[in-house]
Amino acid sequence: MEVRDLHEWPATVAEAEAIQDRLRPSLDLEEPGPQALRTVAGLDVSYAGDGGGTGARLAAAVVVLDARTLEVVEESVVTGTAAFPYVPGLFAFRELPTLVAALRRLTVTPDLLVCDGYGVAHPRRFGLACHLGVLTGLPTIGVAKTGFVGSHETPGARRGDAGPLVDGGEVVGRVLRTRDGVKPVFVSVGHRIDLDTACRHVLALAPDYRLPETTRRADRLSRDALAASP
DNA sequence: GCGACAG
DNA sequence: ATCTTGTCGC
Repeated sequence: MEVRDLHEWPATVAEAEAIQDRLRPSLDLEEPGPQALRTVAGLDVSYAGDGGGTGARLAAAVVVLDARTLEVVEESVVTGTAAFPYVPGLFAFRELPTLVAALRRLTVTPDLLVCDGYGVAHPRRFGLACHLGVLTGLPTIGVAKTGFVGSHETPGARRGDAGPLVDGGEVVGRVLRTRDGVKPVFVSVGHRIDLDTACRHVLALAPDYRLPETTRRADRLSRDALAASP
């Protein structure tokens, strides 16, 4: 599929923040988004060694599923190196080049991208899911496993129970329980979809486990690719 | 000022 | 993210 060029790459924290600020106006946060999905892609990255700096070896995976059956339609995985040190809020710059390379190898264009991390629930309202949305033009959402920005009440204990994630006085996401009695996930929109629709899709994608099947498949693929590569 | 801090 | 043993539960 087509993905916009990354163009200039930041060398400093200030440059990376400036890029986020410059791209943010391109976000479409008005569309309700796709109500019915034919295909949906999950993205994830695994690392080897060096936990925080630039240059760590990594594998970026994209797995496209049939949204109805959750069966694999296509897989793409690319190995590379971390393109930026880990800095909370700039996490996307670490793995964006390799993720984009994996997306470009796709022969099908998914109806939705499910990213590992956050969308607008971000210090500058431009997390990984937003960045990938602007680069691909596709609807994107972020599903994170732990908190980052914002505060929330503990949602009910049953699957489907949820509550707002609030930051700076605005609702930036939703804390959503995907399994009875299991720690909830943090859902935020990235591009071209609304929060209700995003949460509906997350629940449909996670019938048996805490995380969406898209994320679980991409996680396994990236992990296996990393272990199999020199 | 001191922590906390997506992966 | 990754480093890691045992352990509780279906």
